[in-house]
Amino acid sequence: MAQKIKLSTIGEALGVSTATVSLALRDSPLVAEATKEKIKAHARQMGYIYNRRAASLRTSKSGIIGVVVHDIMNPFYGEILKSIETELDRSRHTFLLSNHYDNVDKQRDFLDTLMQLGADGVIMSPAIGTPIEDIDLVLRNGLPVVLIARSIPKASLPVFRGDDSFGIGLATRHLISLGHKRIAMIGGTDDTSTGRDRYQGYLTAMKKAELAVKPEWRIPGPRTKQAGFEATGEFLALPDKPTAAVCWNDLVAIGLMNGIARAGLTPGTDISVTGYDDLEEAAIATPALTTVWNGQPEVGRRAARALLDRIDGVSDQSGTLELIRPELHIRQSTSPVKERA
Amino acid sequence: MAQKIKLSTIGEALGVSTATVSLALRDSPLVAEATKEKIKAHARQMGYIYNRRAASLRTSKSGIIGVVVHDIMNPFYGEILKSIETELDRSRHTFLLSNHYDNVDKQRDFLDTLMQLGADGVIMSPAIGTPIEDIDLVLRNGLPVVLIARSIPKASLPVFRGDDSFGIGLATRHLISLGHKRIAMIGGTDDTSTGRDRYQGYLTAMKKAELAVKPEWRIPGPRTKQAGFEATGEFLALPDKPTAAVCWNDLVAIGLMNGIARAGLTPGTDISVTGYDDLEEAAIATPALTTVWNGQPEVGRRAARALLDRIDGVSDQSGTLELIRPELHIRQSTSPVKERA
DNA sequence: CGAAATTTTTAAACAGTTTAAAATACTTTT
DNA sequence: AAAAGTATTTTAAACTGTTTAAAAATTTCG
Repeated sequence: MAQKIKLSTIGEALGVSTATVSLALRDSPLVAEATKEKIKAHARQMGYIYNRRAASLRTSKSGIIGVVVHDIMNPFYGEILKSIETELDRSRHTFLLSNHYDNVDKQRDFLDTLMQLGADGVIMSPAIGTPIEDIDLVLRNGLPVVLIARSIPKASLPVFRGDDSFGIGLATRHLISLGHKRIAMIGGTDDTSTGRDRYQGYLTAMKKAELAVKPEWRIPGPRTKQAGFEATGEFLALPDKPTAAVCWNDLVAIGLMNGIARAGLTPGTDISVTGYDDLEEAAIATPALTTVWNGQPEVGRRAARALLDRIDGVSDQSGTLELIRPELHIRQSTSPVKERA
Repeated sequence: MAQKIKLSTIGEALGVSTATVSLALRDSPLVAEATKEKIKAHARQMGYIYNRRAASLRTSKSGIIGVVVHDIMNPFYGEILKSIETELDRSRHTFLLSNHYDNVDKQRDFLDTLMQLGADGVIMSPAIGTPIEDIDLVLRNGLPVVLIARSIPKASLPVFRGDDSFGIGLATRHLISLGHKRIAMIGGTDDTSTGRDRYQGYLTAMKKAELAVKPEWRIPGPRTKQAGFEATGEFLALPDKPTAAVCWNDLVAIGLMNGIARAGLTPGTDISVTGYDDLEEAAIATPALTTVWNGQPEVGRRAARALLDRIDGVSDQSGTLELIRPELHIRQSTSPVKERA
């Protein structure tokens, strides 16, 4: 490259001070219209590129927002990310993305990088077991933090997520209303608030309907298609074989349906399956998946807005929990129970 | 937050100059061992955070690497991204990610942001129709660029991608060897090099086997499950109904298989289907998908390494094309043709 | 002409890194 | 034991590009 064009390069070329150039390029009313025009034209023509690091050294605003999730390849987070992206684009912020894969150290490294870069704020779905000190350090360095999808115990932060126990209740009651009495719950673990909430929601719905629940009916596990697929064996071998399965999420449900089909049964007819999240994929699965919409676009949009408000000092750092209300979307993976009761 | 800890804060507390502190924290041999220890301990204890923007202003190295792809929610890119992430983590670089959704303006905005932030380099799968000037501007600003998955006509840049026409040939010949004579090609468009290469590869394989190809057998379209699903109607209504379909990628293939199943036919038995990429998902689809492994981890790893080499000045900016050799993975979605010929 | 308003410039941050030079310590040599 | 020479440690000043408050210069207007 040729030599770098900076404010002073332009200033010298035009015989004005760098301050004037800086002001002009940012459209300050302090500079005469004619001067502005001349400066802007010259800057464009010389191929000037604004140096954000120099500016942010002075202003301590970097325009960078960090986003940390478990895994961007998980479409649930992908859909949230998409709405965050839309919202941040609008306000000309750039986002730095990282997966933590539920590794607290990796997450801490990334938070550290954000602080070093002088990020303006963080949106995160915290790794399982995130110590409160890690978050406190970030807050003490002046970065507002908002959480999505998961809460951190004892932390007083804004959280945006779906109402899990209500949502899983919708799915469970739907199966009950179709006459199912033996319903399993596949996937998820108890080490996140979401995990506990969903299991509780399922238990509550079963109890309300006065249905017995066997502990073996819960097959915990990761939240992936692979895991759902692999759980099939255990599920089909269950004593008092359940006629339906409430799955942790759509991925697990789709994996389970694939497994069921592979075993020669027909998912949706022989065994009813519900998902959770309502990913775009749910509608085109075979059979189309009955699932609970978990408000991904809402979560992303509102979390981004909340963070921007906090960055602008419009709002404070208090710990509000905003639960998005899930909706049941009934499709073909659930049907009335087959067996003669 | 309390007041910011900077090098001079530490220096004052210990009665040494900031230069010494800077040197000590970077483990320079110019500082006595004992002094180093004392300084490091103090820095840790005071909660010092390295200010990368201040440093990079002087050193013009930011540690940021930009990555631009079509859509991170597409698992094909997701898998590449994962291996890029692994490779960059190793060298303590942070990556800034962006989707361009094949929108040249959005891509240009992002490249502009990267230059403003003083990024060290860019890995990109360029948007369709990327003008060469957009890339030249980046190069002139001193950022090395390497491409993945797609080439840019006339640009002399390093490119890492699979050998498309060879790969699609593997799939097509496999179907031919199973006795299929009427083979359709679903998905993809002619506006990318990949699109053209794959279609050509299919045509070449058919021609070599002396099989006729009807132009209607090609159903172009987006590269998503949704698109594959929606193409089913047109595919099943084709004159001289093909007995097999070579799909643009796994997503299209899975969508098509879902569509076929929805229409009451059995994919893999009634109609053979091949995918492309060999996503993790391909193995657990129903039926398990015969597909062409496209070397995602290799592409990501080598692109990242090449970029880092260029950043370090080890290697130059010349335009090498590195084709990763695809492999055919045979599973249950393909079987011998059913009809009596 | 002088006051007020408008426009431009100056100079000091911002928080680090770099490097030549100064200061100090340690060996040798006589 | 002092002087000279060498090696180690530390310092001071320059440098990165932009912003901004305050000062200075210029123009406008009554």
